[in-house]
Parts: sequence; C-alpha cells; structure tokens
Amino acid sequence: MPRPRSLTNDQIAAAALAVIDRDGLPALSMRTVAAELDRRTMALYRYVEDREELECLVVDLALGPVLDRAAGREPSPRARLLALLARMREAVGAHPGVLPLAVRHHRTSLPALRWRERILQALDAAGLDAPARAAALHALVAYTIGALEVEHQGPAVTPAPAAFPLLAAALGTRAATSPSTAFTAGANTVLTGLGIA
Amino acid sequence: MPRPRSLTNDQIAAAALAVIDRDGLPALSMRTVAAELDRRTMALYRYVEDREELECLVVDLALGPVLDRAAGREPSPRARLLALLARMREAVGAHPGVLPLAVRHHRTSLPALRWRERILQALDAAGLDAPARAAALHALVAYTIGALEVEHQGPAVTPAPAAFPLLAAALGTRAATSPSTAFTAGANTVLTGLGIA
DNA sequence: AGTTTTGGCGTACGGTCTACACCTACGAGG
DNA sequence: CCTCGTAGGTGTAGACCGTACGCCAAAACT
Repeated sequence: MPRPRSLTNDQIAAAALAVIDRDGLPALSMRTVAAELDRRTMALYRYVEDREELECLVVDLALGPVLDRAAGREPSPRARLLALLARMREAVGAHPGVLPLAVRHHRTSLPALRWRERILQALDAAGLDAPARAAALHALVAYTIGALEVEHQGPAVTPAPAAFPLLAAALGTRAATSPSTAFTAGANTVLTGLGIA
Repeated sequence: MPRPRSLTNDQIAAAALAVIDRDGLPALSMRTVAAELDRRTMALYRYVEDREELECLVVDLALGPVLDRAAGREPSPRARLLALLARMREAVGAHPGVLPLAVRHHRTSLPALRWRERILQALDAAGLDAPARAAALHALVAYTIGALEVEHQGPAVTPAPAAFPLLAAALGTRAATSPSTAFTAGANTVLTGLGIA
C-alpha cells in the first residue's frame, strides 16, 4: 500500500562515501549528501534519523570488504591474524576520510564486530583461553586503531630538531620505511608479545 | 607603547579546558570559551588565529603534566617505558574530553614530542639501535593512542550475542578487568614483543 | 476512483566559525 | 600633563551546519 522507497541504505552510504572520497570528510554534510543523490536536504531524513546514523551507514559500507574473501585460509593462526589486521588497514586505506568515523563507530559497526569475532577465532585456534583472548583482542584492536590514526595524519614534525635528537633520527628512518611495512612490523611485535606462533 | 595583553595563553587554555571538563567537548566553541573569560566572542581572535590554535593550546595544557615529575628514576628501561605510557594515560584520564583533540594534535604538541623523546631515550638505554627505536616508538605510540581511544568510548555492544559467542565472552571478561590493568597488560605485551627486558 | 501511507521539499531557527570595520583603553614620548 | 599610535574589545554580518515542522504530491491497495 505505501509508496515505495526510492533510495536504499547502500545508495545513501555510497553517496556519502563519494562525497568523502572526492572532497574530504569536512565536506560531509546532510546537504552535500542530498545533493549527491539529487535530492533536497530534508529528503534524507526520511531514510536516516540524524547525521550520526548517516555516519554509521558509511562506516558499515567502507568496512564491509574487511571480510569479503574468507580470511581463514592462512595456515597458521599468526598469519591469519596478520591478514585480518592488514585487511582492516586496506579497507580504511581505500577511503582514508572515513577513518575518524570508523574510529568513532567501530563499536557498533557490524563488519567491525565480525572482524573482532574472526580475530577471536584465530586466537582460540592459537590456544589462548578466554581471558587471554580478551586481553589479546584488546591489544590488537588498540594497536590497529592507533596505527591507522598515526599513519593517516602525516609524520610528526620537530620544531627544534636540536632539542629532539633521537626523535629527529627516528622520523628520518620512519620516512624511509613504507607505511605498509611499518604497520606489519608493529603488528608482528604485538603478536610476538602475545606469544602467538 | 602598546596596550598590554590582559590574557595569557595559559588562561585561555585553562578556560577552554574548564568548558570541556564541565560541559564536554561538544560544548567547546569560541563563544563558550570567550564567555568563560568574560569577553565577547571576537575578543578571542586577538590571542588565537582560529579554533584550531585554541585546540592546540588546550592539548598542550592537558598534556603538560605528562612529564612534570622527572620520569627517569625507574630502575629498568622497561619500567621507565611503562611509567611513561601510564603517565600519558593519566594525563588524558584527568580530562577525558580532550582525547579527540590530543589525538588530532599530538604530532605538533610540545609535551607530546618531549614524551616521545623520553620514550626514545629509554629505548636507547634498552640497547635498541636507531631503526629499532623508530619501529618501537611507532608500536608504542600506536598502542597508546588506540588503547586510550578504546578505553574512552564504552565497551563494544553485540547486537546478537548468539552470532558473536567469542566476542560476547571477551566483553564479559573485559568488563571484569579495570581499565588501568587492561592498559598496562597491553603495554606489557607490546614491550615483550619488542624484546625489552 | 478513492484512500491512505509515505516520500519529497520549503521554510525557519539556532548554532557554528570568522572577516571586517569601528571604537577605545592604555602606555610611551613630548 | 597631554597627545598619539598601537593594540584590545566588540558589533555586525555572511556562509555554513543540523534539523523540527508542516505542506503537497505520488504511489499502491481497496
């Protein structure tokens, strides 16, 4: 009986993602997303409660591919975990502007929760019991979020290099290593610290 | 010859911090800070280029105590590093609202840079060479930022506990551990992964 | 064809940041 | 003491933002 919806959640999320990819996160607004869909601003509120819900939609869309090809084929639990973290990095790297939104909403995003569950499965396969799994998940999630945040804001700057000799040297060697290897190296240290073979 | 300044940077930062502590980060605006100082809005622009610079001031103030008592007294490098990370956690914990600002501006905040330099000193004392120090700093900074971000947004919620059995169990044990011990445990795993005694 | 549910939109309000122009308080030089 | 120039304080206004409210039209079922 009712008039059918002419917009799907995916279309709305895709429009928001297009705005972010094209003009950056600051350009995301109800107005710009509505314009991307060739609608007036208020039409969006028929599909979305408020801006927060719009942000959740785009996070779900951007984080969707984090598990698209079943990431359970790697031989060792450690390789599986490494691949899971790398997949999250790739998903965010494909749409860098959504990183702040992903950080803010990853607790409620279904793809992010599935990603956590997969991590816990790999930790279980590695022989960790429940409390150890919880601690390990915390460490891995914290490292991943922080590493992505550090990667997507440029390197730190030293106002007075002479006053920060070690920092200046560290920034030099860091500038010589690719973000991908830096991320993987950090992930490996965490996994080593967790005692995962 | 000129008329003297009636406001110091510290007073402005303290006013902004007071607004954040009292009413939360969303309440921070040029208007609210100006009102806190008993000035009209535009008076602030005599002291601060724009809102971003105001944010930097408050981050510098909030992160100042991260090094107030010389944190170099701990016996082992590992204990020193653990104390440095804990200090950052305490500084943020004293003003939870500034966390997003601290994450956004820690690359340019002097206290944050000094904190990194101290970490590098401890890593040097632990026997790491320059490339290893850079990698270790990256891992420690990433973990710290991510752990604080995870800590200051509540625990994740599982919409369908049956679909996420391991996650539901992990959230249960996590709810039973204090944020402080969870943070320290994660820091210890990273330090272990770095091979620091 | 009529009814009803819903989608789409116009208007408007209160909020944000800040560019600009104006007045004035203050301290130094005469 | 008086003047003067610099800089502090502020009012106005413009361009954005999110969104509450109310109206109209379109679409599908009876």
